[in-house]
Amino acid sequence: MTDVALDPDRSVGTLYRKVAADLREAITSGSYGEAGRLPAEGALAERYGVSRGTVRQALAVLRADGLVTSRRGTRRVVLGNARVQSFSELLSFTHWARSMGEEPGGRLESLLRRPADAAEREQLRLEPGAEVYVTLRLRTLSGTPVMVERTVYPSWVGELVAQLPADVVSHTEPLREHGILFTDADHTIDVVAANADDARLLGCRRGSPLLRERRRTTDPTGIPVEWSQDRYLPGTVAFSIHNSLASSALSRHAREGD
Amino acid sequence: MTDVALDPDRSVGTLYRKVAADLREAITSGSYGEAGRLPAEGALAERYGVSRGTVRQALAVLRADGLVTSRRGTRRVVLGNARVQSFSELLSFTHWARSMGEEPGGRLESLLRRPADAAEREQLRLEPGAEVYVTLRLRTLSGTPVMVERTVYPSWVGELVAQLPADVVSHTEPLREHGILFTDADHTIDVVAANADDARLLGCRRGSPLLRERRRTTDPTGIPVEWSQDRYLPGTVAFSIHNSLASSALSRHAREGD
DNA sequence: CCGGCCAAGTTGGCTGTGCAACTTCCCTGA
DNA sequence: TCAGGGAAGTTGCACAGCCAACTTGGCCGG
Repeated sequence: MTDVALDPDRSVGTLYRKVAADLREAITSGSYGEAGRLPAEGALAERYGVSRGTVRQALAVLRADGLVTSRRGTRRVVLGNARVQSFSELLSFTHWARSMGEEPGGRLESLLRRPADAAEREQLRLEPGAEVYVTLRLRTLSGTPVMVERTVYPSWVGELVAQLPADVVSHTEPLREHGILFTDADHTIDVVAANADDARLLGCRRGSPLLRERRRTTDPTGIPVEWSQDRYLPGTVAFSIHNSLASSALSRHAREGD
Repeated sequence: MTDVALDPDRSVGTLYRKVAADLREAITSGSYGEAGRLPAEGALAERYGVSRGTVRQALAVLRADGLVTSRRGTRRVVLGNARVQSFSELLSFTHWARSMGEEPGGRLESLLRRPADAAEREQLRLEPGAEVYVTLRLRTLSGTPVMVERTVYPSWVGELVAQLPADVVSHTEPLREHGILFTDADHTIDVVAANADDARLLGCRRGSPLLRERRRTTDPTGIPVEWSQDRYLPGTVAFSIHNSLASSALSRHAREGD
């Protein structure tokens, strides 16, 4: 059930990804110990029969994932060895659930088409007067409700979504068949109180806290393809991030107006 | 008040950071437009008088921050231009607050020394019988309570923390003077209900929802220096992340036991 | 026994080169 | 008018080499 197309490491071809995948495997299986030192770049280059630059590219992947340190003058050190392998799962609830061995489900509660409001035009970069498709879906893990998903699609995507059967589990996978790819996303995570719909669908009290993830996703060309707001029941999921002074993609910011 | 030592871009010396900083400035100021195309790598190399490899290194920084796309065959495209500049602020509440123009405050509620329990030994990688320092601090923005911070330090760090005055605003800055650096961190974000202490300090009801960030921080060598649990009042902060199929450091995972 | 200096080892940074894969756009031909 | 082919442009990937900055550990001297 692993989806090669969504796994950066194991995808076809390039040398540095193969090296990265092999090193990741070795690290997570404990070959280098809890806080052990990795071989030098030169040694790895010789072992794999590649240039030092290629090894460095592979190690940059592992460093970005928080698996190893990286500082001038000393060998790399294992930071953590108990880590999930693929980190691109944030782009698809379905893919994430399956990679955990859970059975994802989705039930379409409503779907409508209407003119985009100002905020939606801003997020999806649409012209005034453009229309959007708005969906409300209840998502489940192995049958139990976990999350309410409100998604706004630009019309050229929404037209395809509207044709999907109401009980389809994944939206991104059939869209991929039509050449619509979800590759980049900005996420904002905070807490919000459940409204009447949330409470009814998730089976919680109105006003009870939910973990909210707002997400704007773009395709490889940078064109926005969805703007979504997911509300999770507390205790079902947590978000995990690694950051380092040497480059990261996370920030904490004060709440602006919604 | 900008802290050069914590700003990856503007820090001294290297060419690719200067190029990255310059390009970031140009992008966020709108020089390339909303979804505009960047110049080709070769053109940038010539403009800055550096090699193409150096330009690529600079662009990798911007790509990791979610500022531009990056795909084979076509020029890079601006993804978003309304972004805060430094993304390494997650390592220090004080530094983050100041970069927003807010006045951070901190009041030590309690500090004690005791043997580490099993979970703490696991997180801080301590031997059985090792002792830890535990602090409880109320943190404020411009005077208003925002967050309760519970931090566990290994003794070699805690001994220094214990000597700081109770009203010191930043812990990481004086520790840096002693050569203890906070460079890498793993964060986990979820929702939790306020307990009696939280409610008293933050002025909210017991059981009301708080945004929780658990964080394990290591120094450049990979040695854990703190394990902290921060609880934010809703509506005060949100966490923001960018991820891409081309490498990221974020994952969503099911809750395990605490 | 301790402190400091020095050499070896290691990663960071930068350059230059070459080719493959891919996108875009124009032009041609039906 | 539209589909297709092809050329030009651009990024991804890999190789090789060089030096600087930094860490570590051992040796030497006090």
